[in-house]
Amino acid sequence: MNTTKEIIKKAAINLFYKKSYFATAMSNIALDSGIRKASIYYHYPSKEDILFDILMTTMKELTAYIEACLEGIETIEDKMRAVVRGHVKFHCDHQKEVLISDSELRGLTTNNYKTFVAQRNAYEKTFQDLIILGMDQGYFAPGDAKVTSYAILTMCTSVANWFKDKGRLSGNQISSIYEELVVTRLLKESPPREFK
Amino acid sequence: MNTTKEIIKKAAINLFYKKSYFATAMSNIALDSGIRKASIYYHYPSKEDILFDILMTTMKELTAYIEACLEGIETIEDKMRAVVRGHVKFHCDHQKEVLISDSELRGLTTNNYKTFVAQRNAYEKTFQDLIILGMDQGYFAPGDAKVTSYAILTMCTSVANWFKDKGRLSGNQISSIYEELVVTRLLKESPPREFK
DNA sequence: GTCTATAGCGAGATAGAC
DNA sequence: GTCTATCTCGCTATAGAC
Repeated sequence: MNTTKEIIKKAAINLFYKKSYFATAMSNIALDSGIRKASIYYHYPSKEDILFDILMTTMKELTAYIEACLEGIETIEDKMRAVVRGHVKFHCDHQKEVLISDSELRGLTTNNYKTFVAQRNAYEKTFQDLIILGMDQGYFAPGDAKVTSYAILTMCTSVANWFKDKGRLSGNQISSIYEELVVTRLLKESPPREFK
Repeated sequence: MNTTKEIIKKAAINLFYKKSYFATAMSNIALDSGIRKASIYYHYPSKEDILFDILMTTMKELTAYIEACLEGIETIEDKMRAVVRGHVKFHCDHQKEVLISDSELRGLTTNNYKTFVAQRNAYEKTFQDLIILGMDQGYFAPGDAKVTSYAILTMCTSVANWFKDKGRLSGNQISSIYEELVVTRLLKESPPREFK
């Protein structure tokens, strides 16, 4: 799509990422969109609505993407591998949007904040449930399931903080490394070996 | 200390944490400090200088704290355990400050930004060097040292995102869990066991 | 060292022509 | 659907009295 609304949204994503939401002015977004700032209000009722649109779209795309990754997968371990791979890949592919989703929630008023957080909690439950189930049923090593799931989720999300688009490793390569770190090492660990 | 400057700084930490740097007005800081906004300028030349003071103090305290944690520790594995414990504990004890340090760097002008990032890079090198050295010398399982160190550092830093001061687990308990997750599982892993 | 008062600016949003 | 013009507000920072 190349509608004006899409152009505005793209410009806002770039600016919110680079300058932060509050430091970005409607005039900045307008300039980068090639229109005047008053014209933005034909497409969005307010600045907050642009942010909310970005946040909700991103979270819904992420949810849909992970559901697609889980399609047809049977075992708990393979499901865990699929969600880690998918989560990391998405965070490489949509770096700017997910960083905004992580750091600009304070720009939302109460109702919008609640709506977004509900969506995010539902998404994160997929991870937590898999880890809890895997531990309960003995597929993963025992441990504090809550803390382990926070550790895994934050570690995978933070890839967006250091990933570089044209860096040494591609998103797919990083996803593979994380899949191994999380599933083989963090979750299925054996008693430690002496390496030296 | 209870000087006016300290009171201003504390108020700013709370507000930058709750509302973000750009959404916080000097009048907000003044109100919470019990003075008028003009009086702030006697103690700080600008709003950015308050932010810079918070960021640099936090990073220097963190560096000093981790150095103290390493005092007298001999082996690479024990050093790794010490820095993970220390890093996580500090991020529980200074939750607001470290979250500001993570998300408000865009409020800094170029020179201040460079100064802060140099300090942060020096700190992070302690982690990276330990992991690289441990892998090279065979104390830890082989792997991509760069990615592994990013994974560990971001995972430990993100504790500040979910830690709750009066929650189920104390900062010390979480530090212990992370020490195990990072060193025993992530770094010293054996070939995976079949749990079921 | 803190105050009142205000300068100077740019923000988000709206009105109404085209 | 985009424009120019403008309203209204609140911001950072300063001047100068006490």
